Amino acid sequence: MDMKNIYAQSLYKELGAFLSLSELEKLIETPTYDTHGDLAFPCFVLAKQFKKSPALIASELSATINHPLIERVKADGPYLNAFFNKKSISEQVLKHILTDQQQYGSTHIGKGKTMTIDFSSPNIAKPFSMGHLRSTVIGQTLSLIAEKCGFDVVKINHIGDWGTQFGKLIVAYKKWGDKARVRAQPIMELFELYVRFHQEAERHPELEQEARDAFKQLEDGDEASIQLWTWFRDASLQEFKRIYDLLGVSFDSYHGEAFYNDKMADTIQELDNKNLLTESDGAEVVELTNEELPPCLIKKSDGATLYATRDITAARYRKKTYDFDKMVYVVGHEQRLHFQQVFAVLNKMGYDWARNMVHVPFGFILKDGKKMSTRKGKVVLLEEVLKEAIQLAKKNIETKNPNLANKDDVAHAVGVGAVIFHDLKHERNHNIEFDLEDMLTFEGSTGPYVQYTHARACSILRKAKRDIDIESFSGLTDSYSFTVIKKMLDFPHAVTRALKDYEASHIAKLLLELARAFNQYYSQVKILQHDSELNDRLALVQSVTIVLREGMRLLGMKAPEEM
RNA sequence: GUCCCAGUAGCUCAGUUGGAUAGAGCAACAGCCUUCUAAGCUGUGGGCCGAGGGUUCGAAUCCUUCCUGGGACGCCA
Repeated sequence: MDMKNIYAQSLYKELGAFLSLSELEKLIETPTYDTHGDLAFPCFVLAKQFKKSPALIASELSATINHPLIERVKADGPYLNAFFNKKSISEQVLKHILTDQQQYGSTHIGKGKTMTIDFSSPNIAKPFSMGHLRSTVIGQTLSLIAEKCGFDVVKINHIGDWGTQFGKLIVAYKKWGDKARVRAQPIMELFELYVRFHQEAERHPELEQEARDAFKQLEDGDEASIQLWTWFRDASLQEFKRIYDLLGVSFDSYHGEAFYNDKMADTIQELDNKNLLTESDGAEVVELTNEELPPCLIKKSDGATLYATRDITAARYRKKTYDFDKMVYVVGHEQRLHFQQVFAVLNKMGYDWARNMVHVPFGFILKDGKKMSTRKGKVVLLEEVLKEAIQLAKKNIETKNPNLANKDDVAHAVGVGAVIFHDLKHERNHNIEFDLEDMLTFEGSTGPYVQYTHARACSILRKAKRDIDIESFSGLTDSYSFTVIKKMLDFPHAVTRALKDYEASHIAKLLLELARAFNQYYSQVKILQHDSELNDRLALVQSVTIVLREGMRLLGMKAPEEM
């Protein structure tokens, strides 16, 4: 039920000669204040054509609108305000949600289409920092949203398991490494070696060249180097798996950069065949002057490949393997230029599917207003933050609800939910200042607040001890319940907007608004009392649990029934 | 230097496609649990929407210049 569309159609009957249906729909807005009704149509644009004041137009139009779902319209200055019929709309919305259940808000936009989503993509031998959290949770939620909209989704973890950094690591390990210590604590130990490399390289710049040589050796298939690389890779993946389990994230493919090692020669050959390669300072590049971009570096002067080479190769492989209709990269916005170049090169190669590739950037998690630097060892470990959040949730349960069953499961859901929601409620392109205290807050606009609201609603349903009769709604008419109804009515729109903008915060914000509306309703209206509207009120409560649960599911959160 | 992103309450942030009186949360203060989970609700205070100029009936929103912060800009990823 699209009320904006319904109102637009009513207006269209009168104004069809002057404005199209979609123009009308664009003009209609949601008023800021309840006293202005549920939808408003500003009449300014018609003033010139009609040669009348907007106020007069609004007033004249007010007599012509007639629709069963619109109780009344009222001209208020230049605006024509529509007031919904609470009774029939609430009846329809509740019936709709209780019928569709978790399918509420699903669409077929992506039916028969495949979307590949490249996200998380941590680097081997580096700890999983807060910085990787964003890519991971954003990618996860976009996957779920795309699935809800009908896409076949392929989740790809493009592990950073290749590149000069491995040269650095191999050099560092050979110089200062200790087998037993790496065995015991692979990532931390390797990370320390990595950090030490950069410290030493400041005094001994020749190390950088050693690292490049070591990587070249690795790329050329040197046995000992490969052995080290395999060891580092396996150990790292094992640790990553722990974090993914904590977050409830899974992937369809773990093909990292190294996977494309034997496929890059073909890409370079293809670029050469199409006369796109030029030599520059001993390196091979693709000039992108027409695209107003700096040249894209394909091959270093020592013959080793680069990041871009692997991404171009990966794109070709994925097109061949998955035949995607959309390829999404959830990667930090500092790599914007890189993706512009990669897409431009693919376009130059004559692949028209290059225009179906999209970089979904996101801002950094800043520490004291600055980007956290992996090289200097300044990172906050995600696993520690998650564990701390879970512990805090547990503590809260012990004081607030000590008799709760399965406390650990709930603590896990709430702690992880707090961290995920804290990230996703922010607009993805903005930088976030890292604030542990803020992240571990469970009150106000937080994940636990939404979860708590859901648990409260579930509790009422348990206590009601009766089934809801979908066939006998009479509709609700009070303004508290109607605010809740309207938020639920907006949910499908929030989902499609989230898909269109690759912006999960649309859903997170709607959930907060719905939760707030429901809590206000809860404090004002006694739900469990036996009167003629009980069935409708329970339907409202049930609907709220459905929408909140489904919304949280889309964000990658759990929705405990008690907490 | 060039390009990209951001600047809204003390702090963290909302504010579809330009619309009526710019909203939440946190923090501060004052209330509300013999009644459905107080991780909640209600109220109070708090704002030249970074600055100037422009477009428009109308600008936090669009254009432009400047200021501030962050990022990217060939052999890292």
